[in-house]
Amino acid sequence: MLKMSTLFLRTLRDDPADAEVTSHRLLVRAGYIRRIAAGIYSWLPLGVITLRNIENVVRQEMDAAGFQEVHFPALLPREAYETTNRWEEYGPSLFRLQDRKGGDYLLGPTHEEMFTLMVKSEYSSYKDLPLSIYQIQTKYRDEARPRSGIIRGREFVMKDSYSFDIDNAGLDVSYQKHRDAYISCFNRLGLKYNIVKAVSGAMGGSKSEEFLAPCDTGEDTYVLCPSCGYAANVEAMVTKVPAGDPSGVPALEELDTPNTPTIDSLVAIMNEKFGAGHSAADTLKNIMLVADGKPIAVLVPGDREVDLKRLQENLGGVHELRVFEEADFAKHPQLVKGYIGPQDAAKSGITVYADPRVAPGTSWISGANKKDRHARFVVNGRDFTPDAYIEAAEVRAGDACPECNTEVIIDRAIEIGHIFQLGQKYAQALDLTVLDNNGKSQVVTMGSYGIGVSRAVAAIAEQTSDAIGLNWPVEIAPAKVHIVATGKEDLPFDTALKLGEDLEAIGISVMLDDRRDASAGVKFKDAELIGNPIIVVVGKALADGNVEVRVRSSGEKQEVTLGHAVAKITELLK
RNA sequence: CGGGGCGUAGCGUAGUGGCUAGCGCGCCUGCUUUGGGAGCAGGAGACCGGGAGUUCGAAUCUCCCCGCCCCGACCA
Repeated sequence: MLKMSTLFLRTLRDDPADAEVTSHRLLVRAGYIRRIAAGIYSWLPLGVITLRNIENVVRQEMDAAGFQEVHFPALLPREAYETTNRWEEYGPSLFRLQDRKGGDYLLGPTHEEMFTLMVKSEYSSYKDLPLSIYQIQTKYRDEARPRSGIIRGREFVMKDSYSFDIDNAGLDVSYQKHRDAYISCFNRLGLKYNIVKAVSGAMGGSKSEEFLAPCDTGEDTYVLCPSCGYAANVEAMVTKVPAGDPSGVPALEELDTPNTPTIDSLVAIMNEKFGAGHSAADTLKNIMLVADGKPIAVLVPGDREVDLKRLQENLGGVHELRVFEEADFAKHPQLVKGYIGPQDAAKSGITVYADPRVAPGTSWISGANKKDRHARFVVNGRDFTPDAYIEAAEVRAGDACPECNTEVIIDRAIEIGHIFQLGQKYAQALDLTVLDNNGKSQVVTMGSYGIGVSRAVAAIAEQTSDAIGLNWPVEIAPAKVHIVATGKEDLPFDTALKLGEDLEAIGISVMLDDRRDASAGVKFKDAELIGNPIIVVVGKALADGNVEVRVRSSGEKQEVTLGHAVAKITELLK
């Protein structure tokens, strides 16, 4: 039983000045966490209990799915990360350190290598597969900008699992098992979430989905179709635009368009010279970028910006992507800034990517590759041909759902889980093979599955808290029942203690506010701030043989006789 | 790394060249109080982020450094 008279806890009356988002503010105020450095937090007793409760839900669901728990060191030698080149590739986000002999070490940001090498050293036959193993581990990433308290820290707790299969059919099964386990897990945690299509990003691999918990402070943006339920991270959103019919479009015509280096100025002069009705959506924006040192051109409709993050994810394997600077234009004199068109791209040898919105057969107003000149009736497939199509344009609310054409909505969320099919990337790099039933060596295929455990504390706090404090779901609250004893006599305190013991005897965890020197008001405020699901007040009503039972989430309160309190509480907790 | 804001007691803050750095919360002692962050009285607690400078005099002005928060870049 957590007794507040001795609990290591100090709640704060004021919001801490360095906390902005709700979860951070309340977790600090209610005494769950304290900041130690940017993105690094200490967990106080209430925080530790809450974190452990979440860990245990995750652990139980993983175990129930037949996955096995292991535990790797957080402190790792450089060698493992060299084999996959990540000592270099991971860049400044990797916490690096040296031992006394000058040997290089790192604090693990993720453990693909460790899992892969571990399986390699133990297993060598297809008969050992499938296998899924997981750990709950503290991870370290030197984030460029830690933010939002516990949501994006530099030290955080993550559950990561990996599946090992002999072939893709097996991987599909393992993936599905994880997906199912995640669903039961997040349901038990009381989180609202969407399962969203994702791009697998820097980790490589194919199929990938994210579990996103919608909330305003989330840093992920995703689209959701209100009609068919299609959901995708904006980076993975697919655009389906039908091909145009160019049959009636006149031949390409070059135009005098003095002083029109921007879309706005171009549209203005078009309306002036060729009649009203032109809009930015009729123009073709030709954005020059440098992808890992190579110049590329990206075509998007003039009324849309290029979403660099989306573009980079879809380019795949590109580490550095930036827009052209003056120096880049200087190296390519044929590119007239403000008047670039794709018509001559074939000659220049620059790869041209088109957003799907620039569909085959569509006709555009584009730059003419000469200063103060544009061209109209520029038809894709007739006057230029993109080298490839790629999702690059920004996604907007109201864009068409690729499945059913309904207008999608856009929302923000916290990423609490990510599952994806890694394929053979790591197995190949680290030479993880097993013998198949023909005695032939086969590269194992892997899946990777993460849950942000410490982040889930924040996500749940974000979704469930209200104006007066935290408000935990039953499974993860530090205690299921918060008993407040009021008054100055011994009776309410003795009664409260007895009630607490009765509850704990049947497995219901209890926090007891047995502070003699705190006023009733202080105790009520603290109980509400701390956020346990049931609050029982043992005080005034005792004169009638009653206690007051309150439900934190609804604010609903009722008096029950002392004799019925345990039954009532048990019922409310169901 | 770019832009913005900030750094004064455990927490929240006032103080923009002048006297002993002020207030609220919290903490300690005593008395009163005890169902919505109680009252009175007394008290402890601050190298004013660090360093250098300007000045008779610096929390306050200047420069450098460190740290924190927000937006962006970045982010399995």
